[in-house]
Amino acid sequence: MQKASNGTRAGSRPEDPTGRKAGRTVSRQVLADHVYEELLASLMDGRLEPGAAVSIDGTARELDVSPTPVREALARLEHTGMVRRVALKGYRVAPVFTREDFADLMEARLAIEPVNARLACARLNPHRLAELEQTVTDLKSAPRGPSFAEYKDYLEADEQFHQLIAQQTDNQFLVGAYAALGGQVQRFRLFGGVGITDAENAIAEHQSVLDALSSGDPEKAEAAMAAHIQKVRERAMADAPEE
Amino acid sequence: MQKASNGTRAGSRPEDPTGRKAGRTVSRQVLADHVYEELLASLMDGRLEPGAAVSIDGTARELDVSPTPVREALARLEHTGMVRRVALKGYRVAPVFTREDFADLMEARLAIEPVNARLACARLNPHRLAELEQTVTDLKSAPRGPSFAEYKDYLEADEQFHQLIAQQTDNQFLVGAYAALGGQVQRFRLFGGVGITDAENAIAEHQSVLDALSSGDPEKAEAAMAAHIQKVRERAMADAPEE
DNA sequence: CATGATCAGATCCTATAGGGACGCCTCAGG
DNA sequence: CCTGAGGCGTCCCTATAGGATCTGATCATG
Repeated sequence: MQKASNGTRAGSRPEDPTGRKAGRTVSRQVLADHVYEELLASLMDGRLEPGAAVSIDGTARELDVSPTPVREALARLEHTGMVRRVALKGYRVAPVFTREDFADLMEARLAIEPVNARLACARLNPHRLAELEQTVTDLKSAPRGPSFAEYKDYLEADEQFHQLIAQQTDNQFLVGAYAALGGQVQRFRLFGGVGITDAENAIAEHQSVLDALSSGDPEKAEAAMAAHIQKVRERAMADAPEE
Repeated sequence: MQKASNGTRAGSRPEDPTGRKAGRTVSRQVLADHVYEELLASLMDGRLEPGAAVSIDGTARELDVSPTPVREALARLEHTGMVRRVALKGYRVAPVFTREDFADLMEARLAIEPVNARLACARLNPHRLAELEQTVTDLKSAPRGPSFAEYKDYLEADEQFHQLIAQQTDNQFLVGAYAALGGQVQRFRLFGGVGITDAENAIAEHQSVLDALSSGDPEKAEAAMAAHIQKVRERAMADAPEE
């Protein structure tokens, strides 16, 4: 127990910049922020599997903090839908998607993301275009192997592309709406049973969306994004018929 | 200080059903739930004004609980965008919308709500239709006076209508996406400077949406909702030109 | 008068204590 | 062998203590 050894640990955060990289005037973090990021990373890269219990006390011991910041971090996470809480029983990682859940998720993406693409197109500039091109380049060059660890970069580039488009709408509400979906999409990619069975097509679709955006025609961008998401849905539905 | 008088209060929750109405097997609540609802109600009905500080300790004293559940409730609320947190400085009620924020909000609503209407229409049934009709009836019969208190019911019926349509999509993600916007819409109705200057038109538009839904034509429902939101935007923009 | 240091109170943040509920394991009895 | 009661540990939940930090006022100085 390291905790017992150093008596009062309260507020002893002067030497704890939480390892933020390249911190330019890092807005000071509190422990709950650190715990939140740690849990989120565990959820997004598969270390925490659906259905697993997330014990408050256990997480606190693991991260060597007290339960109070862990409670705060979990309260924030609950709102993302990635963990669920049952009063007096604790938190669990949200269960795996059913086929219906996935259909719902795609329905929601179809409502939001094409609009994002249209607005992002209208507000595009060279710098932003370069950012988007980078993610597509990353997607193409990411290694794709059979195990999860081997296509982690691929999934991250995929997510990054969609997230960037949301940010480029300059609309905080659309960013928020996409963020709520993006985490779920990523989790489904990991646990939904569908691998990257058809990465070539997916890459081609991303390229099409990028081309449509750079063409400057918002309608084309909207249509390209809608087509992409529909294709994603079709591929996933075909991969995991389940019945 | 009531707290000092009853010694340990921990776990003394057997006699605290938190007053949930018509509790059918009320899933047990914890204090954080109660605090959350209390704060949310204060935000939604205007008792907490934009920019006001929400002190953790102060709220705890006011509600006669310890700061721990208050921290948890505020962590959840932060994710709704209605309060903002600055590390080591505390929480504040999110500031009043600017004209640009409002435009963004309407842009986001235009992406989501027409789709909600289309899907709700496809999944409509007599019971659901009756629910919708009730909210329109409430809207028509709600008193509308000059002061806030006098059109509180009007605003609630308005919000209820849109929320019901979101729920009737049977899509948890769209419900969540709308919920994130609905709170902001309601807050803008209270503090955005626009009153109910043109309630007759707004009521007529709700009726149009309802008619389109009951016609059974999803495309008509989608169009009616889009038209309604655009009109709302136009009215608000005209009311508060600001420049 | 303007400006900057100093101090006190309020507030945030984290750790810790302790009560109640639940699950598991053990063990005695049928 | 099977079953049920009791003990024990774990976990959730809330309260409280106390260090760290911020804010606003006071006061001294240029």
